[in-house]
Amino acid sequence: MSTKALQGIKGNRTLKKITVVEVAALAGVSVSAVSRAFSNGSCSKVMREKVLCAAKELGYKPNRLARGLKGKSSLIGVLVTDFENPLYLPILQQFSAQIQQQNCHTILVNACDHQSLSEALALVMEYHIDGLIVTASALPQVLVDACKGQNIPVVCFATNSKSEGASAVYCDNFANGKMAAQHLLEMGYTRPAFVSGPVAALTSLERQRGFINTLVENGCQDWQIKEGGNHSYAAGFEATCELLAQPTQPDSIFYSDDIMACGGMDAARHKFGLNVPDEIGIIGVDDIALASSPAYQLTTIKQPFEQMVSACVQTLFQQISKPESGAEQLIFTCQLQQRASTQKPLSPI
Amino acid sequence: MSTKALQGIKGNRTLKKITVVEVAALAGVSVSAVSRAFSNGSCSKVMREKVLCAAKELGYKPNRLARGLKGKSSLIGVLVTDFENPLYLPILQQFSAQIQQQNCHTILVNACDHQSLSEALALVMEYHIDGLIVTASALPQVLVDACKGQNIPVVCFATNSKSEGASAVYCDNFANGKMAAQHLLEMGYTRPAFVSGPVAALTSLERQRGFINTLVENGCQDWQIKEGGNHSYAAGFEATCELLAQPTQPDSIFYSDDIMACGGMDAARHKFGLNVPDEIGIIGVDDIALASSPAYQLTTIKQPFEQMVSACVQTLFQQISKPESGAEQLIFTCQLQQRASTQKPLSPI
DNA sequence: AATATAAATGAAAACGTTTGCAAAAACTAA
DNA sequence: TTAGTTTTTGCAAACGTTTTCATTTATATT
Repeated sequence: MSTKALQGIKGNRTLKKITVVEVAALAGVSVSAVSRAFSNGSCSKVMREKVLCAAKELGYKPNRLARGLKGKSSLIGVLVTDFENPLYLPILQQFSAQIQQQNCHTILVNACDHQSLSEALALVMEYHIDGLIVTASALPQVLVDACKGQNIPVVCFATNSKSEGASAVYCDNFANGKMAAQHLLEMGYTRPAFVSGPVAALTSLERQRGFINTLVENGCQDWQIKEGGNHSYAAGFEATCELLAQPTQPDSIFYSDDIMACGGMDAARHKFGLNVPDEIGIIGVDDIALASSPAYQLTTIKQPFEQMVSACVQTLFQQISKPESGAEQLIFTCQLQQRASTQKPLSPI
Repeated sequence: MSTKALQGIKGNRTLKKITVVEVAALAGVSVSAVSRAFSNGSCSKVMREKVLCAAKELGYKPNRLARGLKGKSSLIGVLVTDFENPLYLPILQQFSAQIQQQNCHTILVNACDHQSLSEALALVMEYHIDGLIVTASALPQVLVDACKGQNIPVVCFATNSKSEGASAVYCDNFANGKMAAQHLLEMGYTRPAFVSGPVAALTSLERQRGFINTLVENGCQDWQIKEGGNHSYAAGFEATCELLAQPTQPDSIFYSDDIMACGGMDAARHKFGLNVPDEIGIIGVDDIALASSPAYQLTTIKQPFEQMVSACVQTLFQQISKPESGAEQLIFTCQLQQRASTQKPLSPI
């Protein structure tokens, strides 16, 4: 390896920046040729070889900022509003991994704080991102329109909100609620409760609708609903304390997600001394890592997150490469993952 | 609000892009004036007023890509290698929030997979990031040098590795190991074990060194060490099973971090039917959310992550604005957070 | 009031790419 | 071999900022 290349790597402070023109000079070709050799461009075999060789020699790396000025920025915004739920760590991992696999990078947008969604979005759009993924929340129509205006495709992840013009990848949460209700009834529970997530969360509302509908359909009248606040351990714990402190204690609880269910199970066990599943059945949604741990053994409705993330990224890049292709709705179905937290004995205590 | 502004927001497809020149035209000033009004530039009160007004009218937002071509990109790389530990979700949240507070954005770099650190770093450097934060792993010296060569300041987060030229924010992990040993001995445990993290993790090694040193100093000879593999629930569970299956069962275990300790506690309780803390004491490091839940009640050594993240971001931006200021080592001290998992009764069973 | 200094402004040259256009070179088909 | 076609190549103009430098305008000093 030449001295120059080493300088390129070692980064001599006084070194002139290596750009297309340096590469072009060394290779004895034009700058456009260098550009074409590095991007999609059509050029001869031998030309590409010459350019790549010179580039390697000099340690040249294209400047994505400059590239983004004309074409695509290779930046994908991933907007997250909910950092409470541990679930989002593996999801972020998968998103970033798959985005990198497409030779792009992830701008992580934190919209959980004071900054409203709209502010956060406006700021990240200053980078001229190629696409946007929105997790854990719905995107108001006006913001979807703003993205459309800049030709930025949007995919909502795991949200039931159907924004006009935005793609979405999510589960049939009505069916999930239904599944939870059927399972609890089958297990012999008779006084189920639902603990919701944030009131604004459509996913939670759909689950609630499916759950209650199915209970009513099956003649069960002894149900109740508790607003959980947000999708967090603490919220689940708190809501459960309030539920169980009432005279009309439920004999089973369906939580809008696993992390709440874990909080709820801890409340039932450790604050009220209840036996799970004999005295109270617990069921969640998601199948987070903790759900399968011996401490919880939580029955849950497993969302196929790996596939959902893949579908999300795939749809996004599809729309980036073919802007004329319309928004898609991809709906996944979930499966019941039965564990010990709902194994009620047939003869009630 | 004018029609033009509405178009800007609604994003009429045929709309000409709004740039400095459009703003300059409307305000009746030069493009340089617009630039100065928007960035640091010196300009008169009335000028700034005129420009900002015109910009608002047109819905102008500066293009950060173009800006980055000359000056700073406003992009900060946050490199993560360990997505297994739930701890990193709140940490990512804090990093992204604080970076956004500095009017910059986070490029999340996933380096946990096939992609080596070096590949991942090379790729993200194509965006000409203003600075780099490395979490959950040490950065090899050659990569630090590469960053230095591009004048990109680097701060390592929560790693004991002392790279020449990179700043670092971490805890005194030797002291942490010492603290854990002292606590276990004080609680009357006599046969402690240490479950390590990845063999390459200096944090883990330091904790081990402090732990074993202190045991030896205090005359305890009956200790053992188990390699845990990586910092995950499953690794903690597995390592504990192997430890407890031996004839020489420890009576207490110090885990290199909380998520392993949780896995270990579940193994001890549910696979070996041991009572915590009577038959086995458990202590971790970090104080993750789960540690304080009733299910675990884990004694742990709490790392002041909020302050550490703040210090990290502050140091980074300090070096970005003053490149001549040298690398800093900020070492934090931790505190023991005692909970039920180490409350051994004075009279042993 | 005239000069010296400071502040505000504009013109134009970067920054590092991509891309339309036209010229050149390489093939194909007669 | 010649004309027609396709592929490859280079020139130069974007892309949207910032920044240097020179010029103008305002402020302070005698």
